[in-house]
Amino acid sequence: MSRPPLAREKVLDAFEALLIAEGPRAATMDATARGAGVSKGGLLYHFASKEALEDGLLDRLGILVDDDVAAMESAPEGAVAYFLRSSVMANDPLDRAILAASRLAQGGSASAGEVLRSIRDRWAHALSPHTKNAAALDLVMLVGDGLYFNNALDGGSIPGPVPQGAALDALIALVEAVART
Amino acid sequence: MSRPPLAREKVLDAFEALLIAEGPRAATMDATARGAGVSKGGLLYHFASKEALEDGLLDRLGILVDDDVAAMESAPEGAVAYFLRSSVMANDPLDRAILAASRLAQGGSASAGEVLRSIRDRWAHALSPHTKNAAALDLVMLVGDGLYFNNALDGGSIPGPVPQGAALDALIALVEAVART
DNA sequence: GTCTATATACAGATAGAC
DNA sequence: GTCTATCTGTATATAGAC
Repeated sequence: MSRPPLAREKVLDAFEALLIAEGPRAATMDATARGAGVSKGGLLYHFASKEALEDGLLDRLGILVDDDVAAMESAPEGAVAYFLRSSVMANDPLDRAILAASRLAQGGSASAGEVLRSIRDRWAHALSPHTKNAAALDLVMLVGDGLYFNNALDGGSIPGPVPQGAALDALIALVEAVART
Repeated sequence: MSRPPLAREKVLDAFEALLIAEGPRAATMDATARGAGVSKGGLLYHFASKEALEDGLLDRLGILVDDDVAAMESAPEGAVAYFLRSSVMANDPLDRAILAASRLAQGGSASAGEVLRSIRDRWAHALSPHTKNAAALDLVMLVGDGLYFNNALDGGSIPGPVPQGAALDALIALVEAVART
């Protein structure tokens, strides 16, 4: 329950930023230590191995998802619209954590892949009562996946082919027309 | 125009298989040489660097996409249905090439990301006349992205959350109902 | 708790024999 | 055209001083 040491969080922030900005290959322990302003030895005090560092990031992601699912179920605009809108990169802590985890997953981490899969299941479970049928749920989930996928390819930096503004509104309206309960 | 040496193709096949099955980290030149049944020196005769090896894979992908776009435009079932159906992993050469390129992209290769982006553009351009409007095109493209994204996470091995069989038919019908011209 | 210094392993790439 | 042997850089991880 006691909040984790400040240095620990700074290390995770740096690791996350490196994964997002430069990919899994550049997110070494050395670079992470540099980015966090600690030495390699200092980092290894908090995270004894690369795996422990990755687990730390994934644990933090899990907590953020708890909040997101709760927010989705009580969103005034409806769960489907909330889900799709939050699937486009807003660069908030949750988006960054998911993006970083995606990089880990495609960089080779098996546990990152499992965590992402389980997050998808939790979203699907929460959206299920708000969609007409299985095909409608599939549609909503796949559009959400597509939005995240494109963000992940971009690295969240360059404006990609992801619809924004009015185009995003139109897309959401289209999906809701067929899918929503 | 002369077909490339057999050993060259065998090396690309092995590299592709490694990327798909074990991810970019495991797809080293050493492992690729082993998988292709040649020595490291033999591999380096055909591909002088890791970058050349990756370019070889991406070039082969480009050729497969040429054929796919042509097939999409003349598909009897219509371009939208063809596109969505071919977005679920069939483990054919094109699917494997795209999956391998996705692994490269998320592993850190900038050129793989560019190639994938340009492939997406070509598909969107071909689908444009077959969709009602911009939002409908976005919808179709994003569902396709979502299907590929889930395949990429799975590694194409374990049966993932991607709809198949009757569920896929229902999804396609749903998308066509809103999106098709 | 945080540091420096170092051990170990393996990646990509070169040189040159066959 | 394919091989073995080797160089160089760099990543993870350990040991131990402060």
